[in-house]
Amino acid sequence: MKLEQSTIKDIARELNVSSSTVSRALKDYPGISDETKRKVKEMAKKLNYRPNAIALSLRKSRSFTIGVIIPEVVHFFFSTVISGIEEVAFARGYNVILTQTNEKLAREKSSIDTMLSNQIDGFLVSFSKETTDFEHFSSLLDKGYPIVFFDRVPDIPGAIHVIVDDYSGAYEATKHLILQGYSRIVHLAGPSNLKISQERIRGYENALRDFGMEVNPDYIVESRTDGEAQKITSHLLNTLSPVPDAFFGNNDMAAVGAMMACKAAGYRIPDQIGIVGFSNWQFCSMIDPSLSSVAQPGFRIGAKATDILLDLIEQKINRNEFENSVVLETELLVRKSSVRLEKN
Amino acid sequence: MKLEQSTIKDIARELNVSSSTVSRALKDYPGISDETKRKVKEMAKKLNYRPNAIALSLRKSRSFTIGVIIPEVVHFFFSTVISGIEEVAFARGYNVILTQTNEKLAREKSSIDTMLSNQIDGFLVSFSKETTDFEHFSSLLDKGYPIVFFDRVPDIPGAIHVIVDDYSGAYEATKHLILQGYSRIVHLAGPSNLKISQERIRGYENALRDFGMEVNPDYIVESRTDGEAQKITSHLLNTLSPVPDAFFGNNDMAAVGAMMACKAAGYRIPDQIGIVGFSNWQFCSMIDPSLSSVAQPGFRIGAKATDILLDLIEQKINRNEFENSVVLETELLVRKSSVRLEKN
DNA sequence: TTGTATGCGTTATCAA
DNA sequence: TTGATAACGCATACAA
Repeated sequence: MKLEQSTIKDIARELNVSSSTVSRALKDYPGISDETKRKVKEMAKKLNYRPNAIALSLRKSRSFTIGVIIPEVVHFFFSTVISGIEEVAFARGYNVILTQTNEKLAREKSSIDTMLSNQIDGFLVSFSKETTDFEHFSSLLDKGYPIVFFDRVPDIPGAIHVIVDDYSGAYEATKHLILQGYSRIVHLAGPSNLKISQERIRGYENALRDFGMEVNPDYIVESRTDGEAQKITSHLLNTLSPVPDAFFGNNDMAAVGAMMACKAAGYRIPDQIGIVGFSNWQFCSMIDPSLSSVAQPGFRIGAKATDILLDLIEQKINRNEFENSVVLETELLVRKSSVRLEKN
Repeated sequence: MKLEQSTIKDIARELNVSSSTVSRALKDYPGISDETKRKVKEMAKKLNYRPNAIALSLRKSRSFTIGVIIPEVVHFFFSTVISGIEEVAFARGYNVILTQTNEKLAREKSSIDTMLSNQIDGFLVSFSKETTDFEHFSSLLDKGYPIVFFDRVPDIPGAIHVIVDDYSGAYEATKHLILQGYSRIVHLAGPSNLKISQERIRGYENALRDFGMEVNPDYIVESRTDGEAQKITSHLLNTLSPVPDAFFGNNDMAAVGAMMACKAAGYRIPDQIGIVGFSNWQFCSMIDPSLSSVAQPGFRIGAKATDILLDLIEQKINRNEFENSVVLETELLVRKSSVRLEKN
């Protein structure tokens, strides 16, 4: 089962010219007669010639491939980011190699290894929850590899980030709840080693303070996995006194978990308890009551990060003279889960 | 910004041996002294040597990369399939190049082109909604390219498929609705050029017949886009007489659309109208009432398809002697949207 | 046990 | 206007 792709040599042999002539004719080099160009192109078509990208890569020491490292494809947010990445990469003539870490550091490292072996031209990275040490990234940066981080970004000097404004997203969400008259607002927080979690907590806290409310540490609870939020919420409803009257989730799964727990405990939403999520997953408008959420522009994050990466690769911009953080705005989408008819 | 990767030559120069010796030592060839092996490996580590996969590809005419062509990453089902693909490919030492067609035929073809240029070892394909002619695939098959189709599969002789049992999935869903006492069951069908849609329609129809009910063509309505189902359902509720008392969606988005339309029209679910979806998206258990759905094993589909493809590539199996269809079972997950308390 | 030469497909350099 | 040659990094047939 030899998959015979025809090569420049085949064309050359058919036409009794040298392979360099063929190569030049195919690329419309000056100094090749029109007659030859015509013949070569005709034969190329006839033989169904396709340039061998592998050979080209070897020759040019460039693979025209970028590597994407993300935690999990099945997260709606990441899949929209991938769409953005794919779109731009495709348009600019690059391939995308994808690996997911499943939130494992070991996997993250080995992915980098295989990608390096494959001579990829640059990395697009959102690191795993397990990653707390960034040595494997900073050493790459030191060697000059182009890397753009998105969403989950490390604290390395000189690293380029594309992120959303988590702080203001959380601030707006919390402010909205306050303005709706909720006053005992719980924040179901994300893993504290992620900067995005920290920023969301900060936005939550500052909104409270700006409206003259106290930050109660008992009201900030870390909810690591998807299923956990529900249990945590049930527990809080039973133990906290006074009972919380709002939940702001670090992500939509957490918010939905809280919503289910509240419903199960007999609370009416949004009358008695208000809920806001983060990410604006597809299902937000499909649940009952529909879930208010902070929309993150996943597609745009992917597209922007890729544009920057390719600019770096093609040396259209230089890492040192580049502003190292691009911040995209979030948008609070207010739905039913957080809009009170009668306020307290 | 030269990214100096060290090569076999570098190791050879350092140690004053030939590069072939280094090559052999690194792969533990017999006939190389242990002493040399030791030295070479030591130096390789010291120079942080990493084999150049591109050079290897050129040499072996094998890229150890497979190409995946899917409609859209953001569909939950496809993203679980990707996970399965990724998992197996990674474990067996292959890279995954991904492109989405966004349901466009032109994109599908150009993706194939770039992948061929990149000398990928095989294809994993679920084709676009626009694809009705399969010439671009069958010509590849004729040339001996390994291809495994999944989910959306073409009717080409000899093509290998990994699919779920759409027929029995739809049959079970419909049967379930019937047994719950629903009798005017609408099927929100998928694009009729897709075999999966046809199979689901067939399952729906046969279940009706097996229970002595008539198939009413007005009750089978094609719902192409996600938003459409809601409008269609509203329309049907207003125009069909007698009014339908159940909706079986070709996918979960359609089912949710139907659910929202029913609620908006004042119907109680599941009392008055029962609803079942297809795919078991994450949100099924999060909406209210929770949505019964036919679960498709996306991860297993991806994993299985990849295993077969790699077996083909590595010639562990031969296309001709291979059963050309692997069918994975679906599972009906009964939730609240279709379980009547009092039956008619 | 090790080295030399060749080729995978392409293009840049130099020569004609 | 075209051709010969070398090189990208690696593996292997053949020679020593």
